Amino acid sequence: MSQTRHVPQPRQSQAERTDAMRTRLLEATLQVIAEEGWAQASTQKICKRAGVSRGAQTHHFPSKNSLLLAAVREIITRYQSDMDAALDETSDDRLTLSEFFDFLWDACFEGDLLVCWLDAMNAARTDAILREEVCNTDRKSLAAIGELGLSTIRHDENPPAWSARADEVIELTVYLLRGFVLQDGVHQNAAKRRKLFDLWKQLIL
Amino acid sequence: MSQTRHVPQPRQSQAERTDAMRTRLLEATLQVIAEEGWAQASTQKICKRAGVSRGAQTHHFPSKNSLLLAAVREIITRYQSDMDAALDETSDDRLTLSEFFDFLWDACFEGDLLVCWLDAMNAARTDAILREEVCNTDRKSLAAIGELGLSTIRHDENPPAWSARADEVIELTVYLLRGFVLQDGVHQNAAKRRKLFDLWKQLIL
DNA sequence: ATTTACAAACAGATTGGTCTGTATTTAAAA
DNA sequence: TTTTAAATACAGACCAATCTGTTTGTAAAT
Repeated sequence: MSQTRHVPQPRQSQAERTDAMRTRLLEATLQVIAEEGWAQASTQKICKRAGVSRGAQTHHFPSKNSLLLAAVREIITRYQSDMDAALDETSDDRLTLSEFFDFLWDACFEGDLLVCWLDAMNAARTDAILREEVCNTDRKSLAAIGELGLSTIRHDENPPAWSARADEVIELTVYLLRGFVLQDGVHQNAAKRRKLFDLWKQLIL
Repeated sequence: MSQTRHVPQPRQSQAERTDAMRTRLLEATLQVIAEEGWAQASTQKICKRAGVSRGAQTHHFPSKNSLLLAAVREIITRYQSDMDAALDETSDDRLTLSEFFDFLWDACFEGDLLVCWLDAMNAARTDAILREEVCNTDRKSLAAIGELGLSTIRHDENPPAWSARADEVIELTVYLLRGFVLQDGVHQNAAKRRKLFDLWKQLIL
C-alpha cells in the first residue's frame, strides 16, 4: 500500500539497486530454506520466490555457492541482531540465570533462523567450502553468546557451583537447544520440549 | 578373500537373492549418505556404489523414496543391535550412571549411523512421507533407549534427586548428543566435545 | 511355463552456469 | 548544462549434466 505503484523511483543509485537486490535474494533464500529445506533451495526457486530473473541473480551472486555462503552469514547476522533487539526491550539490564536461559530458548524458537542454521550446519558436513564458512561463523556466534551470558547474568544471590565454567555451560545449552530444534522439525511437540528444557534448568540451577 | 570368485553360486534361491540385493543396496545407501550427505544420495550413486544396475534397484525399491524409507529403518535397526551387542560385551549386567552415559556416548561416535540419522531427521522436516517414518522410528528408538537405561542402571549407592524422572534425563542427554554430532560434522574437535560431555555428567550426577 | 531377478536404454524434468542483448546509471567531455 | 562513452544492472534464452521413473529385453529360479 505504501509502495509507489508503477513509478518505481525514476532514478535510483547503483548502490541502492545492488543493496535492494541482494536483500531480496537473501530474504527469498532464507524463506525457501526454511520452508523446503537446504537441499531443495535451487537458484531457480529462489529467483521465482524473489520475483527476480536468473540474470539478476547471477549478476549479484555469480554462483549458487556464493549465494548460499552469503545466506550463511545473513542467518547469523539476523540472529545476533534479533537477540540484541530482544535484550534492549528488557527493562532490567541484568538477568537472573533462569531468565537468561529462557532468553536463549525464546531466541531459538521464534522465527525460522535457527532452522535455517541447522540446515546449513548439516549441509556443511559434506561441503568443504561451506564448512569453512559455517565453522568460522559458528565459532564467532558461540563466542558472542558466551560473552552475552557473562555480561548479562546477575550473580548476586547464590552463584551455582559451575559459575566458573559458565561459558561452557552456556555452550552445552546451545547444543541442547539445537537438539531441540532438530527434534521439533520432526515431532513438533512444543509442550514436551518445554517441559524437558525446564527439567534441564532445574537440574543445573 | 572369503568370497567365491567368478563362480557366483550356480544356484541360489530367490529369497537369498532378494535378501542379498536389498542388503547390498541398503549398505551402499548408508555409505553414500554418511560420506556425501542425504541430499547427494541419488539412486545412481547408490547403484554405482553397490555395483548394481539401476534395473535391479528399481526392481527391489521401485522408487527412490521407498529405498530411503527402508534406509531410515535400517539405520535404527543397526543402531539398536550395535547397542545390544556392546551391552552384551559388558561384564557387569548393571552399570553405574556414569557408565551408562559413557555407553550412550560411545554408541554415538563409533560408526556413521548417527550421522546418517541426523541427515534423515533433517530431511524429514520438509518431506511429509519421510517425516512420518522418521517420527515413528524415532519414537520407538527413544523409548527403547529409555527402557535400556531403566533396566541397566544400578541404583544402589545414592540415587540422584531426579531418578524418578530418569527417562526424561536420558532423553535430554540424547538430544544433547545429537547436538554434539551436528557440531562434530562441522568442527571435529573431539577433545572439546568430550570435555563438555564430562561437564554435563558432572552437572547432573 | 510362469514368475522373479536383473540389465540397460530411454524420456521428461530440473539443475547450475554461460552467453547475448537491453535498459539504466555514472562519469567524463563538450 | 548537455552530450556521450563506459560501466553496471537486469532479462531471458541456451546448454550440458544429472536426476527419477518407465519400458523393453534377457537370464535364472520355481
